Amino acid sequence: MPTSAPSINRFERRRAATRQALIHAARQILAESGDTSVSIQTIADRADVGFGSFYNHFESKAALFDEAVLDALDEYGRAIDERLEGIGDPAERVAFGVRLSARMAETHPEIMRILRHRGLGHIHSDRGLSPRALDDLTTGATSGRFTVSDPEIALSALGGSLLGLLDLHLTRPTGDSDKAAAAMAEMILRMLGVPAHEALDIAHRPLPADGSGRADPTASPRRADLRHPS
Amino acid sequence: MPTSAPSINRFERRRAATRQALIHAARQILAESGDTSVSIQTIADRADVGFGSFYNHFESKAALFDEAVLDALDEYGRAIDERLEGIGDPAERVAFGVRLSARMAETHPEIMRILRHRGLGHIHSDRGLSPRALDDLTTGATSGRFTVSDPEIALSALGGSLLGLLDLHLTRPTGDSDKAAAAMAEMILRMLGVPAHEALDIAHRPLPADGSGRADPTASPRRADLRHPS
DNA sequence: ATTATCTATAGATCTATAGATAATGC
DNA sequence: ATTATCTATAGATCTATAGATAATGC
Repeated sequence: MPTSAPSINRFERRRAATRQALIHAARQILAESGDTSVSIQTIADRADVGFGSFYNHFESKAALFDEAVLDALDEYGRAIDERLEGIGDPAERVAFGVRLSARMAETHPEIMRILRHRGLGHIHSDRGLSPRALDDLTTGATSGRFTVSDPEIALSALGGSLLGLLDLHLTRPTGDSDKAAAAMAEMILRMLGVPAHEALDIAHRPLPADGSGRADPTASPRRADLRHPS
Repeated sequence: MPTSAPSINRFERRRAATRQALIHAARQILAESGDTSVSIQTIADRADVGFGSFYNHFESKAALFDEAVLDALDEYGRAIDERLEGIGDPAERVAFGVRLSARMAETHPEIMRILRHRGLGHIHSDRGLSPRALDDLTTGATSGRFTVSDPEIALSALGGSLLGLLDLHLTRPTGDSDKAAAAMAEMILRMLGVPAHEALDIAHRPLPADGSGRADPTASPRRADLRHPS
């Protein structure tokens, strides 16, 4: 699973694999307990990597965990991009983004549990859902679709609300999570100035299907342009 | 500054003082870096308390930091209670609560910086703003002031939005924070189903003054009943 | 007499590095 | 020849406790 450019030679691939193994172990730990006080030895064992190798890749434990969060955010962003491809209406994009994120608590539990522990510091990040949502909020504010004075403030509310919903869902084994997500999406649309009846409608539209026959979202852009409404 | 019942005798008072010194030091650390990997020795030094005394009061570092967060939440809750005393309209209470919380980033920086690091796990807590907000949301939903299907979900959005605003304010030295808080309050009211024009009005009403000539909020309840609207 | 505090320390980690080993590039 | 990995370990913490000291209760 190459994150960016495939490595030139076997050396670099092996190096990248070690690095990824460490990040993967860190992600597991972040998702499970969120307790970053585990020893580097424990992390290396979990990654099935020699202890000393750690320092070939990261300066400190904190640096690894920070990288691991970014790694999860990037995967999150790619997953959302894939699903929202070809959807133009900012209101629909925001509502789907919220509901798809709630779904990901089941389909991508590791990512969402990491956000539960570490998400608060990344609401205004340039990784993950935030930059995409900020785009939609800005577009919507400009076009008049949304009534929003400052997209950054709207992003604070959107991102925070989503984390709150996630916390609710992950800590209390409560009722129907799809229903809860739709209710949240509806509230967020109203917050953004979408008329109440329309917010209700949009928040209950069928979610877009997983758009890919294949699993690599970076390799196949523009696939869904056919579905573009205009 | 006794948190609950004043201690019976000097022994208990001294014991309570040591405990409070440790909590106070932990609160400082949580507010400054949020890095809980500091040694117990460092914490004890900061509290000006003998190292061994730590174990008279807490089982572990994590237990102390958890207590410190609760301590800050309680102070937060008391501060908000004091300011909202006598205000009956749930919409007004919610809007004021949001704006007052934003103000507290200046007036009570320690509390709000702690929330910035640790708030996400306490959106549905029974300490701090959350239980008060949940009351208002439930009252408003029942009376028809709000259009909200599930108060817990509304609380997720309210609490999360507030943390998002706090993060925005504390990490980016951005523009007018009162203005931002009013914009956030307005959005939240719309989210709760308050008509847009009314949300705008309520979110810009003058904040209630600090109601106390004296500083002990626990000792003087019901002071502001005079201002009760009805 | 009782209880909390403090100082000192044993034992258990934990980090960072040095040096040996293994794999690949050229 | 080069580079990353691994093993082993020195030195630096760090935690938890034992025992001495100080303060208060009765």
